[in-house]
Amino acid sequence: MQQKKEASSSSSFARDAFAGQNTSDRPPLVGKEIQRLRQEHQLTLDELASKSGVSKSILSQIERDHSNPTLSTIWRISQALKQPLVDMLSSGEEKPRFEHLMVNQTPVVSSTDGKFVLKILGTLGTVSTLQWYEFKAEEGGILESESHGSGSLENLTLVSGKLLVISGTESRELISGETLRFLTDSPHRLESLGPEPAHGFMVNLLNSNESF
Amino acid sequence: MQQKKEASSSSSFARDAFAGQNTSDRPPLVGKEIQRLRQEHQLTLDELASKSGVSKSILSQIERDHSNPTLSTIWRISQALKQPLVDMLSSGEEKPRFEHLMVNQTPVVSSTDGKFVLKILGTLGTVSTLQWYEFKAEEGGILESESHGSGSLENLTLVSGKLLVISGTESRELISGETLRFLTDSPHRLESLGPEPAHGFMVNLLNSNESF
DNA sequence: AATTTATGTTCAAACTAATGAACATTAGTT
DNA sequence: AACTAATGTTCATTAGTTTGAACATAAATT
Repeated sequence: MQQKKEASSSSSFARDAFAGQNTSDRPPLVGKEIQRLRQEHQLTLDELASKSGVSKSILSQIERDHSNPTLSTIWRISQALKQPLVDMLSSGEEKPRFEHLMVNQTPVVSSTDGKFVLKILGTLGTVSTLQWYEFKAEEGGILESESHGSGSLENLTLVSGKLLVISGTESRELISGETLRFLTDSPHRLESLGPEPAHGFMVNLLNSNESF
Repeated sequence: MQQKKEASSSSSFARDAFAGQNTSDRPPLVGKEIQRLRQEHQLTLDELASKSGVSKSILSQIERDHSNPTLSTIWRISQALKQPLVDMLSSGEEKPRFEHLMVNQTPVVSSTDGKFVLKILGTLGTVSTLQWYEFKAEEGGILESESHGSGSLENLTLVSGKLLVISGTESRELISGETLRFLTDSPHRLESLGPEPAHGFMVNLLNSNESF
């Protein structure tokens, strides 16, 4: 009659603890990933235990997914393996390799007169620290923006056309192929000078605390 | 004499449990982030408790960082808040902070046959956490890339032409106006299918720990 | 003001993750 | 084969997370 305690604990973990209401989706099983990393580093359980400060017995159980580790435990393991914690966790989850946005799914913002069209291509960061756009503006098209907050930076690249950029009291004229970076901690304005439509690409960093 | 148990448990957690050997770096404190998300969703502790299946008492303690949650607990919370688990954890960690902006005069990289041209519009971060490009490729032009490291993300927007994207074992075909995001933690390849030249923008996030 | 309602905190108990020691198992040596 | 060393698993105990109920607090209603 061996492994009485662990056996019951194990099954109760695997079934009950995880079968809350997410029967289809489950918390990531980090066991195999941790074991892979440990072996990749050529460490024994004893060595990883002393490196991480986590006892080898629980390491053994975690690797076999017989335990439901604590945040601080996973953290200490990830530190010892020099692996970002998030990587270790996300490896268990199956992540979609591709996200394909069709033409009509790309969100579009346009000026009231419709002459300046901004296509939001992507956003990054929980509080939107980074955004990038494609823009097209026919002659006279104008985009007015409020301040994006102190330390915010806008990066414009013009593929074709002519563009007037006004930020605060200063202004610049951009021609095809040029790139302009400027602070957007005050209201600013883009205006297509024509005659051919302005077309370009824009990367915005919000509150980047960046200087240039 | 109130909160006898929690007080002792709390202090033992804050001091002992976390002060193993990582005195400088600590496991992410997810409390504030979870609370922020919960309030953003306008949920009470009771509501989040029933949604997530996690008792409100432990939710309360986790939000105040008086408890060291279990992986399955964080998971259930992240599910209820529709927040990718990794995002929730990485928010506690020091965010990829933009530190330095390299001023460059749009250097150009092109494939050996010259059919695929990449214009580097900008780079940001000490270890290049962010780069953005414009690319042009005539029919048959190919760009081969090694892995950019785990957690790296490539964001492609095609302005014109047709582009074949291969990452790992998967592949997608992009047509004009479409956007594709994909992981670049393995070698990947872009190929212009023609007949008209492919033209587009690309934003690369290295080790962004971002999921979508 | 007293009552009710809503929300968050604390309590005592049940449960489980974590620990260190003992045990099992395998591989290598004499 | 027996012995040893190395590695991983299980045991008994401790420490700490989780739970549901009771409590506290504040806001709304009568």
